Amino acid sequence: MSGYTFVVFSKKSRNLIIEAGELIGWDKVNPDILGSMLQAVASEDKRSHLGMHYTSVPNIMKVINPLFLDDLHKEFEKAKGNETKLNNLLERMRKMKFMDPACGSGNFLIITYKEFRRLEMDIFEELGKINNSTMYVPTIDLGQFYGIEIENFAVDVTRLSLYIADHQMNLELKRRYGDVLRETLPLHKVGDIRCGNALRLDWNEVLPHEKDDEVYLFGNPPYLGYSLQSKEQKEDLKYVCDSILNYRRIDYISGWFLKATYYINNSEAKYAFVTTNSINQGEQVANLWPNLLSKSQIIFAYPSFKWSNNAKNNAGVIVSIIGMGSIQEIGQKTLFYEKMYRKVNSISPYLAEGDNTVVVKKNKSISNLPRITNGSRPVDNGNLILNYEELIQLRNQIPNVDSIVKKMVGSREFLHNENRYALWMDENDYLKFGKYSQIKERVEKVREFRLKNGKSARSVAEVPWAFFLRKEYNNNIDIYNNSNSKEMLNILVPRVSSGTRLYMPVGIFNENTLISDSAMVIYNAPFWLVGILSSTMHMAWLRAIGGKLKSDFRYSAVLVYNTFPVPELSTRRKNEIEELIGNILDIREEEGGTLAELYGSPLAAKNPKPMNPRLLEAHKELDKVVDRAYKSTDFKDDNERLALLLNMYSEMVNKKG
DNA sequence: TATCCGACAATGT
DNA sequence: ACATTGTCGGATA
Repeated sequence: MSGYTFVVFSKKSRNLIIEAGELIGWDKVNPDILGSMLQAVASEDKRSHLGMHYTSVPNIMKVINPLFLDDLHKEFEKAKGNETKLNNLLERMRKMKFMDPACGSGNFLIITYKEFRRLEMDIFEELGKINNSTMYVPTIDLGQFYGIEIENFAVDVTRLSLYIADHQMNLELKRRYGDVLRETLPLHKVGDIRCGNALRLDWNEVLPHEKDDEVYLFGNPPYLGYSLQSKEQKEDLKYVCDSILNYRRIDYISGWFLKATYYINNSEAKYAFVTTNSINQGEQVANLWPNLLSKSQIIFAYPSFKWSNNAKNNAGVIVSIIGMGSIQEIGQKTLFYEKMYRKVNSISPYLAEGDNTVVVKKNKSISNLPRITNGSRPVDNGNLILNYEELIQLRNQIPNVDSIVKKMVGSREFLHNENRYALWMDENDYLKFGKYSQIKERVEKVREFRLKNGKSARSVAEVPWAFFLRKEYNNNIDIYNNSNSKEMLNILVPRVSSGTRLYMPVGIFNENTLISDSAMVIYNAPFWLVGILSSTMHMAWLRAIGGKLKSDFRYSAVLVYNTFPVPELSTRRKNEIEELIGNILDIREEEGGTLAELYGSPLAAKNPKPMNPRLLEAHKELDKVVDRAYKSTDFKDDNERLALLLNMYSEMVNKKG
């Protein structure tokens, strides 16, 4: 292993690479392994981890198969037995060009090169059957392969790996055809593997192309959420986005999508990337996709799946694969899933069947639902929060401490029946209770913590006895269109909850409970709204439109709740819904256990736990009634629900202007 | 190590 | 003033 490392770090010139190759034996080196080994070396080198995630071969195939390989294989099948067609196909392949604008150590380029050489050999074999010749000289050339990479030495690795791949294919050719082979040496020219910042370089200068050229871009560019981007990276995005608003709130990979779309605009070129799935969820969709879809369109996609490769430290990230082509292209598009695929007329930016509709944040519900708000947020480094034991202790030490303590419920407490409490004081309370050292110490720690923090936390450092953000029942009493409702209550919606559930548990609570910012609250709401929020209709919307935390649900007021279309509900239907959601709440109590237990994890990849069957039945009953409010016949699946909701959304938003 | 929520900084309106 | 998101982060089974 150290021998390989030596090769890369110390032999850069062409002659030395050849020497090294002969030394270690070209045919013994697997470029995939070489690549992944060098990745490991790279991550030990602390200069940069960005763009250095090694893409597994199956994932590379998911990119290049639909992008161009499937089509070539199909052409080949059609050309079999026809010399002219076979030669035409070869001619076409020789003209194709490829660029990975974040090539790392060149995995995509290597795999593509090998696939090309193999297909070329298959074509030779077919031609041999027709004209009995065995004199075929391969013409697929390393010069057709281009790349951009920011790490100096990764560029060297890419070049070296391409040479090795070339040599391996020459040996494979020899095995198949005996004497006929192409010599590896002297080395053939590799296309431009450029060292530089892909978001700053002009891609047309690296790989110039004409309108009708068959050029394909692919790769796995780096992902980085906006809050983790460096100043330079933000500047990169600003440079690429130009006049586009909100460049500050998109993932770093968006820069590659934008540049690639500009590159293929008005040409036959296409591109496909492995990407973080967060660019197709939540607020990023509205920030990024209208700009892409005005100049290009999605031609295929693999919606969210878990990233994996054979490296030790698998990145914990959910990815998608998206293929893009020119806006003029007609014909069906393909949505790939784990074990099947679906042909559709168009793919929406949420990576489901649908048009280009993008859901934009709204400050008020488009369906006139009562206002939803985040819970209260401490920013206290845990110092204002008490567990049960700490509360008991304080009760023993401080008289009347309960007057400054509230029961606090967030997502975890709600889903797992846990108990937590918070110190909830105003200035007068602190004047009274600050004389107790137990309280004073906690409050001082809050002050210190906030002072060390960023601007917004510092601004409340001098009121350390209070939560950073206080939300109270009294502040939220509004008059809404709830005159038909029998009952008014407060609804709790967990802000983060497992994506392995069929339904996101929603609950009700009394006004003395403090809701923490890990949950959301609708104060003073009609009971039927609990039913609407618990329905599969709403889940379909949440799944598609909401942001995610890894693969879990992340509820958002402005993006999910305020944009959710609800049709006019008759009093009779509201009553029906209230009866059925009442039934669900009863069953939860009767069956016992926590909500996490009751709802299980039926969609988990490993060890799925079933949902309580009685509860599931009750939810299905509710779904029937809610579904009817939207459509008079049954829905085939969630895709159909989403399509209807998006249509409704567009109509409602347009009508409001 | 797969699962499942938590909390804070940066950023926007 | 207040909401949103993370090649996030930590706890737990």
